[in-house]
Amino acid sequence: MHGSVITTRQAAQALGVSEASVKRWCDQGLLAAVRTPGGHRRLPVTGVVRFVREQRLELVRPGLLGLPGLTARAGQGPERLRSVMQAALAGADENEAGGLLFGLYLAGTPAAEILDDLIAPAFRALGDQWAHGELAVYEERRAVEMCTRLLHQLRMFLPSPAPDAPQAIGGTLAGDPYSLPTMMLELALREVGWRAESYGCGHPAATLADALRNVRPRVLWLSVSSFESEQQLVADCASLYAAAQESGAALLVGGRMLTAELRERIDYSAHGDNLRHAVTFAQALQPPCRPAAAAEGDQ
Amino acid sequence: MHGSVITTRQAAQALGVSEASVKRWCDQGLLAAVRTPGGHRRLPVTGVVRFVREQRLELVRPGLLGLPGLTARAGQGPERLRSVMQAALAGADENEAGGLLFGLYLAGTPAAEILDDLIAPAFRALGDQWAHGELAVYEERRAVEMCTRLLHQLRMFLPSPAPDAPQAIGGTLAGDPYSLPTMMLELALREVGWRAESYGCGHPAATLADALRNVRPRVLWLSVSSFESEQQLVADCASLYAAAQESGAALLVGGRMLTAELRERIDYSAHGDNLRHAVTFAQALQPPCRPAAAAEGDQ
DNA sequence: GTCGACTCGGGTAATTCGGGTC
DNA sequence: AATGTCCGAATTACCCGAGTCG
Repeated sequence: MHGSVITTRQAAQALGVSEASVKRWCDQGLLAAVRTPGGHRRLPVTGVVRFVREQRLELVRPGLLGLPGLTARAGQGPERLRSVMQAALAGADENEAGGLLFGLYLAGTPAAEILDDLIAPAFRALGDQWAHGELAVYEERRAVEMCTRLLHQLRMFLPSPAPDAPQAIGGTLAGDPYSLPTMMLELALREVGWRAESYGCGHPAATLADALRNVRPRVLWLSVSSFESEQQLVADCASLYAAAQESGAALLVGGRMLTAELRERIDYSAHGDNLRHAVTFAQALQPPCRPAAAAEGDQ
Repeated sequence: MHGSVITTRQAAQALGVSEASVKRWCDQGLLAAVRTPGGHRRLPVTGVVRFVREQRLELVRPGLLGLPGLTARAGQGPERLRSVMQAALAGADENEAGGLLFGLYLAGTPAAEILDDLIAPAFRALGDQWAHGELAVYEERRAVEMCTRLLHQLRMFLPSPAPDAPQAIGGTLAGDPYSLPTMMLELALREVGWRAESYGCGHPAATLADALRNVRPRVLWLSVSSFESEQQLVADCASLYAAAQESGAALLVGGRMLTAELRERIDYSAHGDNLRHAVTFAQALQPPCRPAAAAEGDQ
């Protein structure tokens, strides 16, 4: 998979069509392509992936694009998909998990939806398994590592945010080592054109206030999957809400530990039960700012 | 300053074409090139950039061919490279950092060497900056996130381990949230053909013992970048060493918190001051087992 | 000066181009 | 209207012994 550009033949084989079709689609501007000095077309894989999503085509041989073998799961219900993903994560089957994830993404499912309805529930189920002594800690950690890799791969397929897109930053507070939720929010916001950047885990509130002052994002998000002291959490949110107000940012909070009664004691601009809610809020806050540059290439 | 010049191979990999094409384009005058006394072509980076713009070619590794890396590596010493990387990490300049990282990798530098001599020192320097109040916590966390993405990208470039390659697993113990070192060891071992898998951070010793029994790796590594109780660490290592013995695995320990006097109190099969040491030990333990599958498109 | 890794050149095989047609 | 196939010409990729680089 070295290299992000492929030839017309590779693209044709990946898509399961003739080279002539690929060439025509390129010439019609449907498929992004660059030319070698000798006139041969070279297609960035990111462009091919976008094309597949937009046109609802099927990837016959995803391996040619550096993607895991996709398992076509057209008819399966979400419940079934979740349990397949759960099994793949628990069993460290990266191909299966990746095939499922990218299969859905290529089929046109919004990333936020995949994360909300597939990944998050799968990890909740793993948590339940652990609570019942059916899953070892190392298995859960291993699943997290694997999922992190897959989400980073997914991130590379999302269009790069426009330089003038609204910015959002966020992470977790000290005592909360759960990196997946904040990474997932980053992906969900980037998908809709935000310049979103997760700053990772374990931030003292004061440093996020510094970040607000220095980076001046439009939104600061806080993912709360665990905390050491309820009191500390409430205090941190209060100070961050104040800092956000001062710098003209919105404070977006969410996470499985933010129970209703806890939220009553917390200041925030908005709360998101899931990624869809969070994305909706961000969209409302800022005019669409649609698509983000067509720009190929990752970074 | 003899400026930034690259070889035909570097240019070919950056452009995603064969070396033959680069040579041909040079001979056609499309690509600027100078000759060494012996007749080898050397391409100024500026010329490659101009060529890319004129021909509308796309860089395979955008940031990768982004050049700061290639420029930097031309004449500069390792000290200078480290400070460039440090600045890129602190300033959240992913293109710059990626260009440096992949530029060196494409130039043939072993991953273990890049990680030992570039990444690790850069983070040590960031740690010093933080200690002197010159770097905010959020900047350090942001750098870690960025570096994690880049290392995952690098991981995809490494050949997939052969299914029958010796296996190694590892991670950090509870109280140690530093994920980069263990991820780096994973990369270093994979580079030399091991089926290495980092299980991430925060493992109770008992779960790693479970992993030893269930996964039965040839090596278990422990990365120690911080700990809560020295006593606990010593006890954990003792129990893990025993478990490793029992399952026929070697216990490999390392990390910046493993001082000499601490090591005296710890049982282990080998200690690695850096990745090179760790790799050397693994290689000694197990016959080369070189190749690793080519892993391209399947079927 | 030795040595491994890289590059040179040139020839050959494999692809891709564009256009026309089915 | 859209796709797949066929064609000669042009472009790119692969190969390999000799020489160069570091």
